[in-house]
Amino acid sequence: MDWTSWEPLETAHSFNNVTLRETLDGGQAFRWQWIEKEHCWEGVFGKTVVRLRLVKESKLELCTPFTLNNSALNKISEYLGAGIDWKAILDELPWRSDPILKESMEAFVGLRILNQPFGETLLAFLCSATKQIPQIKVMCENMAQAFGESITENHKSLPGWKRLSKATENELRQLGLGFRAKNIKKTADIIASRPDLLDTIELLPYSAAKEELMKLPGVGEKIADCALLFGAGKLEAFPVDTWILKILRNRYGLGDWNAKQIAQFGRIHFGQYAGLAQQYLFSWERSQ
DNA sequence: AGGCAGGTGGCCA
DNA sequence: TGGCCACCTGCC
Repeated sequence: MDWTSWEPLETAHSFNNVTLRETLDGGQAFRWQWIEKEHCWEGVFGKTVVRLRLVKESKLELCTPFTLNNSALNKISEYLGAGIDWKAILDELPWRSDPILKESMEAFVGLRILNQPFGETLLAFLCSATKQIPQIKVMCENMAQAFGESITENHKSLPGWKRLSKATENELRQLGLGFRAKNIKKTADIIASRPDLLDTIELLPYSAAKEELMKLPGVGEKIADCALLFGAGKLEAFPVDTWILKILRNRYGLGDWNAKQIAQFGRIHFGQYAGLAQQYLFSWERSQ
């Protein structure tokens, strides 16, 4: 397969090797793999296939299997949040008064939140219940292989909800989805019957969007927040998973707080960009 | 071998 | 509301 030559991709602030990996393959997205031979990351989102690498420590470069036109470049830039002023947003986080947050931000300089296609972000996180990242990646790959559309000779997209609604629960179970198959099937049926539903939800303000998402079977607070944070650019979403529970209980002295209380603390303490703070803490906690 | 894993929904007090 | 448990499956 032919790829274009490597081209620079300008972004407002820089990744390093650790934070590029952490951003692409640290639990926000599940379709990136390290290509050792080429020393780059290869990923699929929507109908886009792209390779990324860092040169001279922090310069980001990309190439694609097709002609790299402006449309493709725009999609990749948007996916990576290249136009967002992350420096200004980071400055709004309460790191001045929060040494734990400050330490995690210093440990992961360049970490950012992806802006993935909304529908497939929801799908990936419907797979995430009580699963580790490598297993979620397997489920996504299985769904792409079984029901996705071919993009290149060796790349397939994740299936759309319409296609998923045509699959049976049993077919989905055979992809290793387990009890998640029932939720995915039921959610697919709802979305397929209301083709504008996800587009509408994505445009709503955070709270209303979350409320609507949680009406879908299998979507609780955590999965709704992940879909909105990683797939709709809603940086105030503060997903509380076992890792966040652990770090806030152990390091913020909230030992006897439950998930709901922790979520409320997070929104108040970290503010309008709580989701970004969450990602730093999440990466930091997982590295310990 | 048994328990646990980026949760959710249902049931019970 | 708040706590407990089943739910698929694979891996340590």
